[in-house]
Amino acid sequence: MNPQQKESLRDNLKANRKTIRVVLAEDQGMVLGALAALLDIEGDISVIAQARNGDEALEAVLAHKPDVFITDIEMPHMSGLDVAAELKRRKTGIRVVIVTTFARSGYLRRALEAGASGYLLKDMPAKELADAVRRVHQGLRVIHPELATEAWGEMDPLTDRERQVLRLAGEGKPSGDIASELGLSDGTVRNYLSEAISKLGASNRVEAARIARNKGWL
Amino acid sequence: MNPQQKESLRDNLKANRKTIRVVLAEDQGMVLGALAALLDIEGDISVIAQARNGDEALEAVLAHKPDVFITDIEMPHMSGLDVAAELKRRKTGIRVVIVTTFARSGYLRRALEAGASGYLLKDMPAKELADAVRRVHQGLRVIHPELATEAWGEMDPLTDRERQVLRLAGEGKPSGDIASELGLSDGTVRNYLSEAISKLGASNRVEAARIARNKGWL
DNA sequence: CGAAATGGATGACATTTGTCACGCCTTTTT
DNA sequence: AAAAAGGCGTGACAAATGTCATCCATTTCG
Repeated sequence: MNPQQKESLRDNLKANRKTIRVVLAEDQGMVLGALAALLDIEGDISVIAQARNGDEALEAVLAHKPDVFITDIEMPHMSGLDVAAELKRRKTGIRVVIVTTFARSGYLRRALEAGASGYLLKDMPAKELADAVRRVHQGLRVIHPELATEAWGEMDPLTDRERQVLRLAGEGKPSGDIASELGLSDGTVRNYLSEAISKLGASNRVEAARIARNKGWL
Repeated sequence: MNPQQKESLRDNLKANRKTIRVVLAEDQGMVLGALAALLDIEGDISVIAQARNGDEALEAVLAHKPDVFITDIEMPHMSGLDVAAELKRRKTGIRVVIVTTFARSGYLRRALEAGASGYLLKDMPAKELADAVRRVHQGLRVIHPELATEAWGEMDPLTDRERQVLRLAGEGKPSGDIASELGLSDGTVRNYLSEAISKLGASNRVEAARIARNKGWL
């Protein structure tokens, strides 16, 4: 039995309940504070640290060793997925719950690959968050129902090059610029775009970029 | 003295404080619930109804006549700005606070035109929300500092047609499709796009759409 | 090793875009 | 009423884009 479990046990003796220690990361200050308030209402959950970007989050998690780490995906500098991956690499055993706006199968796949135990959408009723945290803390896995089905749906058909090129094209850069930015020739860029367009069933670069973005393939 | 003021007065006698009655609208269930939790912690603020889209919100506001109506902008069917405009049209006198992710001057301008008393970004520390609500309730105006400066900065240079055309072009539709969708000729569509591109200082339709979106001109 | 896949480049060609200079009606303004 | 401005269309042309077939090096793999 490890120290953490022992600690849980002690708390159980006192209050017949373990307090779940949580670190929370989310870049929008107001949402961060609000979620913390929401969780702190629950008697058995305690938010012991908050972070507004990936770096802070990683630091806080390593410093506090919480039971559960809840994080948004899109944050400055290091995404929540990156932090999750890093925690997996370090074998910290800390459970990770992703909470995000985006129902993109690509994100879910990456989250699971990074060892996340939960993937929830901000669409979900607020009440269910605490339950999800409890379930994850017990070692269960919680995936937002809407995604659980489709989940492993389709795989990203794009190659690295196609992804890079499509990303830039989606920002309105003309082929020539993209070419020099990536050290390729103009024709090659157009070839990759053509490939991507047909793979995605789009009819031009912009539509292709939109589709890819929506699937989380960027 | 109206009944509402009388009620406030009674509360004042009890707790030396008036309770500010709030209706909250936000499409992401989790954020909605979390914000409600955050506000309910404050002794002098009470969330009396929640809504997840513009229609529900309007209905709830008209039914409950709260002191302050807090709303996100981007919601299904009717945006927060639309609801604010409707409340102004009906001269309800209910104070409106916009809370959004987007620091777009166009949104701010539209919000003020719709009679909003507050425009806050979700970036803001959560603690300040309650204060903002109190200040707005007292009749003050609260604009997120970052925006207050730039605020009336630039005006939307686009005509209605240019806006429509640009919106569709930004989704990747080719000129021909846009033309038939709007009942225009192909050449005319390209003319509008050309105009928009030069007005916005862009170098193609995609970039133009990006710029317009960022300014909130869509 | 030889064969096949991979990443990149060319060249050619049809389409789509972006730009301009006009022309034609309605509204507005004066 | 004449003039100016707005909304829409045409035609023409250069530039950018999308598609293909083909070619050349590396890797990778049976």
